[in-house]
Amino acid sequence: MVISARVHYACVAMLELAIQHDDGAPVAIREITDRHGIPGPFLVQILRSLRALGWVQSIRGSQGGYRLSVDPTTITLLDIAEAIGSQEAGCRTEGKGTPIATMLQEQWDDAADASRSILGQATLSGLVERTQQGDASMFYI
Amino acid sequence: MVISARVHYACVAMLELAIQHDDGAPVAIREITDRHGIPGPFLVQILRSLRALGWVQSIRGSQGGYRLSVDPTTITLLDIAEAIGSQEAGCRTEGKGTPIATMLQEQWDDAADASRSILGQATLSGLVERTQQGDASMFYI
DNA sequence: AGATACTTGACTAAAGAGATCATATTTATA
DNA sequence: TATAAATATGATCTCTTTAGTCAAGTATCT
Repeated sequence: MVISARVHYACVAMLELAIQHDDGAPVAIREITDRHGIPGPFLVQILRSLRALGWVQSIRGSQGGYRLSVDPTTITLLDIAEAIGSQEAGCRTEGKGTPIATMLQEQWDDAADASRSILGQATLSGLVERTQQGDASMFYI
Repeated sequence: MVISARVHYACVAMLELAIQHDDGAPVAIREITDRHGIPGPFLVQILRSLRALGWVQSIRGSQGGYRLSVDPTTITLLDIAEAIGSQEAGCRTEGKGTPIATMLQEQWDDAADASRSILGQATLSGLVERTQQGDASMFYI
């Protein structure tokens, strides 16, 4: 479960789109890159991947941008990390199937599963709710 | 928590030394590389790091080899992974401290902590016991 | 003396991460 | 119908890390 910049940016983008999911207007790349300091052309690449997954929809031309095309309650950070991140989440042992290697592999798998379990519970909609509550609480301090 | 080949090999080596910890005789590199198919010079590199940490002791000359120089009940896979693996376990966000980025970072940290928690419970002695029980059970089938 | 085994430092090849660029193409709107 | 605002696409590039290699040296047992 390696969280690369690519994965992180993909999650940021999905969350931004989830926040504005109810608005009809699409969100321009510029809006996201400006807000988060993400290199523009890099985010373009990432959004292409997200579109290929069918998770976002692009609208070309003036006033164009991106829109979430899935239900934000069904997508988790785990989904994004596994789809965008490098394949092979675990560690390839490959050597020989010695008892030690086998048992170690189980430990690596257990550790990876523990991470996955956390990220698999974090839905886009859940996180959006959290950020908005977090924002609101700032006014009460 | 990236488990590279380097970390995996380091754990294999530490476990091999832990198994033969009670014997007086040191373990030769060849013994470990032959058993696990690890590239010899690579394991040498790794053992150097382990020695620098004070976890193993080397005996030069004929009949030489390596010996564990710490109590195997006190070292966990987490210790090895963090010492041998690349520094910076988590994900550096760096961008801007937007609410979304901050909250995402918390999720990455939570996920990493979950992994660390698993690996932090796996002591060398505990794992040695497990492998030996695993081996023993093969005779009962 | 000779075989065995560790020591040390430098070096290399391949892969992945993180972009960056130039050149289309599409569409709203003035 | 221009034109500006956006996305589309494919190629390319640099840097770092990972994994592994090599050569020459030193210590110790028998």
